[in-house]
Amino acid sequence: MSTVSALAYKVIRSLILEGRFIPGERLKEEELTDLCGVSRTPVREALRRLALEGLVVLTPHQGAQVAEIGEIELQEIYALRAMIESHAAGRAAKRIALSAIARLKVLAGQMEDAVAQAVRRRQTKLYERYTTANSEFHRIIMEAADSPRLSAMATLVVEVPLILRTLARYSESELSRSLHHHRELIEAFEARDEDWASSVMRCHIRAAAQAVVRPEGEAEPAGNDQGQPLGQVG
Amino acid sequence: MSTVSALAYKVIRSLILEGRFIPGERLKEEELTDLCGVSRTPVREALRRLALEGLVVLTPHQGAQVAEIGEIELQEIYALRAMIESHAAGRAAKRIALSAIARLKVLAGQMEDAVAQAVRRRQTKLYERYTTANSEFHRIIMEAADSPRLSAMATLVVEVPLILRTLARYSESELSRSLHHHRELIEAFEARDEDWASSVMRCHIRAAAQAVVRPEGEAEPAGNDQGQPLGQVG
DNA sequence: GCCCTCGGATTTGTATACAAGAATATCACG
DNA sequence: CGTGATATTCTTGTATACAAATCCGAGGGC
Repeated sequence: MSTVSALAYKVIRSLILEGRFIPGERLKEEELTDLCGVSRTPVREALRRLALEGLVVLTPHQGAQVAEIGEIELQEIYALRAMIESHAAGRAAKRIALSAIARLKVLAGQMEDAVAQAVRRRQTKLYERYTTANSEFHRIIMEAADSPRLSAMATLVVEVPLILRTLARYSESELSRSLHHHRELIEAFEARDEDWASSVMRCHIRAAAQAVVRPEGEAEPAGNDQGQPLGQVG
Repeated sequence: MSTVSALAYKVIRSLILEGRFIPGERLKEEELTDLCGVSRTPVREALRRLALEGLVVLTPHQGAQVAEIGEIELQEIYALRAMIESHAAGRAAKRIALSAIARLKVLAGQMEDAVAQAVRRRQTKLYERYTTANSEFHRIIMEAADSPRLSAMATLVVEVPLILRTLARYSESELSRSLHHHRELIEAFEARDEDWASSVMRCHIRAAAQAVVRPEGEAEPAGNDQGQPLGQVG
């Protein structure tokens, strides 16, 4: 879209996802007007859309505020995400192009490299490379599912947790498992086995949920590996 | 909401669902302005919301038109509905109140009566009583699932097919099966068996999909029963 | 006769002005 | 000094005016 409304939407959405506005914070239209450089009308449209997507809640005559998400709500969201993405993986298994599978392999490799480096150097700066590749990985699968409505639902549950800015703390073993999930998923795609693909994706998301929901300081079951903080997970 | 935007939303939505606007028909803002008795601003907000819900599609600088739904798209929608409602049924099994179960029994009975009457009198006017009870049946389950996001997704896939105004043609045996599904669902709830409930609901929706997707004149497998036309099914 | 181009009309997108409701501060009273 | 009613101020909701883009038809060229 080349409309100003779309711009306002992107700007406000970015501000929220980047943490410039914290959950519960009130969003005054005039304030956003300044930040976006547009008038109130497109700002209002953007807010309405963000509300439909669950990033903000808006109450009549009281304006908008960034959505707040509780622990149990987060659980619920991850359950929905497991449902949606596993469904997508199933559809993708029957539809995904070979070129897309090739791309998935590249991305899986990149994530493996990123983890290997981080582990070797004992650094926790895994974020960027991993999450970028991971996001594209999931996006490709969702696109291969070729269902606009499913995609719409996915954004509903993928983006909302991001406003929490909770870095999932993956243990080394959990990271390893995640990487194996990626490879297994690719195998399932190559086998065109939708049930297999769907099942792997479900595991993948449920496992991610564990790493996210687990509170900051809570220790992993055993081992001396410190958690690897990651942005978008799964 | 007591705002005028909400009014415009309801009015336009009703007009579409009642078939006053046919799929593909263009919706001019000024025209809707007259029909709703409000100015363009709330009309535009309503259209944006309806677009997010999938009832209308809007292209920049070209306005809105009622969504068109193809055969394969309808299949896709029913697949999503099966996913969502079965998930809801599973959650509901663990949460639904006994009073709600009691209400489900009443509704199941009403639907059975409606079908019995229609069959006895050989009349096809089953619509009202059945669909009303059926809608409430499904709504109760969705509410029992207690997940606002899931509910939002449900409206996304439940309402859109309605703009087609395709009456599902249920054969007598299919109707009977549907009624049995209702009873089985209730049993699953009483047993608090989420997997059972989820599975039954999935069957229920998939069966409904068959009755809807099947073209107008296509005959049922066997038997001399003429199709029972129903509005909202499943 | 057909197609392309240009101009008017129509329609959507955006800004702004005005109205209505909610939050807050002030002042009077207990 | 605390409490409550009231008034002010601020914010949102709605209407309208203006700008920009698209659509449609007339006219001319090929």
